[in-house]
Amino acid sequence: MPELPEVETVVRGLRLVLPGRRIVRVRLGAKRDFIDDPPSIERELPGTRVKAVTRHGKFLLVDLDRDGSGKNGEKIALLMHLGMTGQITVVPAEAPVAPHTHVFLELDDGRELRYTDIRRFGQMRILADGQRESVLPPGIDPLQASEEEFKRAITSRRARIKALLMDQNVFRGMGNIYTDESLWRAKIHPKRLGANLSDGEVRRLHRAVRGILEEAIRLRGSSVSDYVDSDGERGEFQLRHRVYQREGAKCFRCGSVIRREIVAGRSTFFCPHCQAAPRVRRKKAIRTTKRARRRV
DNA sequence: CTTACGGCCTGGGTGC
DNA sequence: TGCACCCAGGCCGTAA
Repeated sequence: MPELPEVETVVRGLRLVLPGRRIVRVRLGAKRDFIDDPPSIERELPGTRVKAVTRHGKFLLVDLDRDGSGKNGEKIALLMHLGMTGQITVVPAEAPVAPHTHVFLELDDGRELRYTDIRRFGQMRILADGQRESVLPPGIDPLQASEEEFKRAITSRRARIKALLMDQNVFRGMGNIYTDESLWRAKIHPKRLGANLSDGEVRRLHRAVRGILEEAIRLRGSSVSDYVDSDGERGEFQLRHRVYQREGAKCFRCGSVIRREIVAGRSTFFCPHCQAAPRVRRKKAIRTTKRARRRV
C-alpha cells in the first residue's frame, strides 16, 4: 500500500504526538517473523525517548534517545517499513485491538503506538547510530532532486522508465501507483527506455513526478484498500487517479480506453494513445553492424 | 546488466 | 454455499 505520500502522511501524523514521549513498555504478538531480531526490540526500546520522526523513501525512522542512564548521546532509531498492508496508529491504550496487530509500544501518556500488518510484508528493526548508510536504499529523493539529478538518475542505467522509477536504488519512495500516474501525466509510455527520453520528456516527467507526489501528500495519500494514516483515517488521492486500476475506462485526456499490461513485473496502467509505445528496433540488423565493426 | 518469475502472507472479488 | 483462481500500494533471490 504505502508509497512516499502515504509514508509521509503517517510521518507527519506521528510528528504531532511522538516527539518527547517516552516508551515505557513493548509488547510483541506471536507472529513476529517480519521483525528483524525481536528480542532487540524488546530490550532496546523501553526507557527511550522519541526525538524525531523522519522518512527515507518508504522507510519511517523514529529517532530515540537513551537519556535515563546519565550518559547522553546514545542514539538509536526504530526503522519501519509498511510493506503492502502495514499500518501505524497511535491510540489510547484501552482502545480495542484491530486484528493482525503485532507490535505495541506503550507510551508515557497513556497511549500506545500499534503496528498492524495483515500480510506481514513490512519490516521493523533497531538501527544503531551509523548504520543508516548501509541499510537505507541509496536512491535520490524524487521530491528534492533537481532536474539535473533527475536526468542523471534516469540515464544512469539501461532499463525501462517504469522499472527505473520504481527501483529504490535509483529513486526512493516511488511505487506502482505513483509511477503509473506520473507517466500518464508526462505522456510517457512505461516501456520506454529511460536513457532514450528526450530532454523535454525528462523535464515533463520530473515535473509530473513532483506534482503528483505533492498533490498526493496534500490529499493524505491513496487509500485503495488498507491504507490509513496514524489516526486511522483514509486518504483521498485515490479519487484523483487517472490510470491506476482504470483498465477499460476512458482516458481523462483523450477518451481512449485505458489498458493494463505487465511491465517490470507489475500491473501497469496507461493510455495507449497519450503514451506512445517505444519504437521496436530491429535487433538483428544492429547486432550484425556491431559485429562487423568489431571485426574491423 | 536486465528481465521474468516465484515466493513471502492474507483477504477480497469473481466465476462456476 | 463452496471452491478454485486471480489479484493486491513491496521486495528479495534465482534463473535466463
